[in-house]
Amino acid sequence: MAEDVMTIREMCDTFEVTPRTLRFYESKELLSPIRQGNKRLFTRRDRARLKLILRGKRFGFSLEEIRQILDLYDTEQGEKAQLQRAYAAAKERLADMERQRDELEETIGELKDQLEWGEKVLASFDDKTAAA
Amino acid sequence: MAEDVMTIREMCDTFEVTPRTLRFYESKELLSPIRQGNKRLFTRRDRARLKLILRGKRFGFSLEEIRQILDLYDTEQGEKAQLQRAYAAAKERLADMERQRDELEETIGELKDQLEWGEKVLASFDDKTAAA
DNA sequence: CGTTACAATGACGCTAAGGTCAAGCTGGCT
DNA sequence: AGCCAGCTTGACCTTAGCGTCATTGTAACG
Repeated sequence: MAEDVMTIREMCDTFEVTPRTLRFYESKELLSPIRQGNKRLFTRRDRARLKLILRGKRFGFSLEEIRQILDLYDTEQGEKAQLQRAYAAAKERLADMERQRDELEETIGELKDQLEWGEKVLASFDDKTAAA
Repeated sequence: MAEDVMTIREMCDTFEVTPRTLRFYESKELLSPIRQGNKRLFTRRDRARLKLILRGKRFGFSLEEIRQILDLYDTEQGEKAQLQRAYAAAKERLADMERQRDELEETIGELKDQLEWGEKVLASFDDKTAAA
């Protein structure tokens, strides 16, 4: 992985995705590897973005929503209007995440209760088995 | 909404989904409304399940994964083996959620930092505008 | 220089989760 | 009886997000 860039194979092994996925993300402009001949070379920027993409996916965001977040991380010195849009969009995603975190916390609690109940019922099955 | 059941319209208005969605969930056995003639009537059980379904979706779970959780909430006195499977599946979903919560917490932090940076840059634009 | 080995492109396929008609009941109103 | 609103089923359509070839390129190795 000389020169701080990675081949598509190295990327795939590192992030456990397929080449198809990386090419697909590139086609959607989520990644923009440089080319050496016709081969793709992924930079640290691509790696950082991919990490965020995969995270976002786990949170249930669509690739389009994820792009909105990436745009904020990205907008190096640009138009003010563009940064404003990115800022607003990312702020909404943040609100989504905070809501999601709260709901998640609640749901985890409820599910834990339910699992406890399940444990008890399973234990009672053991009793019956032992008694028989 | 007499007798504690709701028509498909009432459900749609309450949960902001379309009839198609409710029928689709029924076809996937996530819901099981009773029938009066050929009309569907949704009980409190259906409502509770739908609430969990919509939550699960927001967390990025597939309908299939959600069914695994519902199965635990559901398995009223059944086969031991069935409950065990539901228990194991639900426990995995719980682990997913806890991982997700941790990642979410981290990501929220990072995004907040990034937003702060965005605010500063936007403020600097204002300075330039004021200076001009 | 031929073969092996990975890369790229293009095209088509597929699944999940619904959307969108079309056609036909049904239960009131009037 | 006639009509309309709302429900139902069935069939096909759509979008996102990749999977899976088939073909072609190219770089390195023996």
